[in-house]
Amino acid sequence: MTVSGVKQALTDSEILREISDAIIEGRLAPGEKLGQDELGKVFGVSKTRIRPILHRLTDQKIVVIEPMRGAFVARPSVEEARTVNAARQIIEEGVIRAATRMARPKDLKALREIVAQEHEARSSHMAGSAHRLTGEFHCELARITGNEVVADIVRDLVARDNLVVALYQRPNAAGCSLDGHASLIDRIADGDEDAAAHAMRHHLQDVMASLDLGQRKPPSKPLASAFAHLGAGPK
Amino acid sequence: MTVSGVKQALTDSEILREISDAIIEGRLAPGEKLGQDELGKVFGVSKTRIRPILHRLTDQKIVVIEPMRGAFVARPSVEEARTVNAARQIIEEGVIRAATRMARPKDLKALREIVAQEHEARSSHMAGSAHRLTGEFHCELARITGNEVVADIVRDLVARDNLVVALYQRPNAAGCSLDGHASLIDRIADGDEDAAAHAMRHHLQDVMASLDLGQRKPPSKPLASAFAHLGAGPK
DNA sequence: GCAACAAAAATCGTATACGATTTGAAAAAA
DNA sequence: TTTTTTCAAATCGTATACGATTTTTGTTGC
Repeated sequence: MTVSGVKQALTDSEILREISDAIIEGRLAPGEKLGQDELGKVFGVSKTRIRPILHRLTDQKIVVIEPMRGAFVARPSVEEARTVNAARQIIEEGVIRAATRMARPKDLKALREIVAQEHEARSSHMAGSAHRLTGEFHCELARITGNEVVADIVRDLVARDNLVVALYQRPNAAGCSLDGHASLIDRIADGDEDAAAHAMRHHLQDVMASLDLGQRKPPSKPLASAFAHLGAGPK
Repeated sequence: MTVSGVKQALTDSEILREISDAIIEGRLAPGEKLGQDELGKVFGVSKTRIRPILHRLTDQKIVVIEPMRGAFVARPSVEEARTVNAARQIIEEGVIRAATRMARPKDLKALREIVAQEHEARSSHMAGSAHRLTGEFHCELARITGNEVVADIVRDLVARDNLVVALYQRPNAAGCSLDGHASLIDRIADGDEDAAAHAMRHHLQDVMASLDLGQRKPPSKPLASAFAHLGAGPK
């Protein structure tokens, strides 16, 4: 019963995605340190391959590198939070308009399925899942356009916004955006492009308003348990 | 009179931008080989620092890496060309709507200035400049939103589209999109958001239609002269 | 007991080194 | 002459090594 686990040579992109997913899903908290040697051991490679990957994540703005100090999961400032949200209002207006024009019954079904899962996650008090699913809804919306480039852009924006939410959400986070998503689906089903666009803008504004931008949570400490599912033994 | 030139330690991001600009401005043609050692010599660093930068450009889709063969300036397929153009229609619809809502007189002036420069470049038969300015118009439009995230996204899309144009433009490239930009400005000046959005979609469709997707130009050969302005002497 | 300083440990950033793979050319066969 | 085969040169991908900087620890003084 040797450790085995990942061992069979992950590609750079796979490692990138692994770290990226860990951040998006909240298994790596904002501010957490991403040591090169440490990550290298986790994935069974040398830090020579980790470094470039960290820089790539820096381009996606979900990791920051402080010279001679190392890489950390990004902790977006209030200003950045506002900018990203504003960007989403601009970009996703185009997305929901296109989606409204192209949506087919099975697309609406997929969206409603996600909302249902969101409800389930909320009622089960699984904050992590609810978090992830909220973003997934917007990604699925982008997928309706059938355009991979658009889907990737939305995914990046959602990832950054997830960090914002992780940092600034109010302790007693009420189910803020649930009805928001449901009514978005209704507008799309109506085929009313203008109404859908309007609803999207307000939905994103609502999400922003539900945050407490006054104080961001302090950086936390531990790493490593975030990759438990990989089965890589430490040391 | 030693070589001097760049010598004073460029940062990774500066090198990245240098290569990126060279590609966008057409000094590096699609398909051109980007050797690691070669680029390292150009910038006076080891290939250890070049490699990650090439991977970052890969994420931007303006460079492709073929395993064990090296990095090349991307040569987007017809399918990718269509996808990027469709993405621009979706994204830039949101952008021009936001820009129309926010545009101030000085913004319109900046846009008209770019169109004027485009005319000048065309009449001077400076194809390269005209090319760059066409993209610059859309970037300036994005800048009107005052949102850096949006501006970066549009810049990336424009960069990819520039490669598409470089590959598929017709030999006798007529001034296709000149009036397109002028009428976009008029719609913005009117404050008619829907008309502006409609004009943008058709403008991008026109650009696409002006291409000859039947045959893409073959890969060309030489490198190195693209970075002459840096003053780095080759060996 | 706490603050300040000094030394040691850990970590980062880059260059160099080396095995693996591909490319190109030279030589041999048809 | 053309094709195939073989071998050398060039290039890529990764690990290791080493100087530079930061962080931590341990000690001293107050």
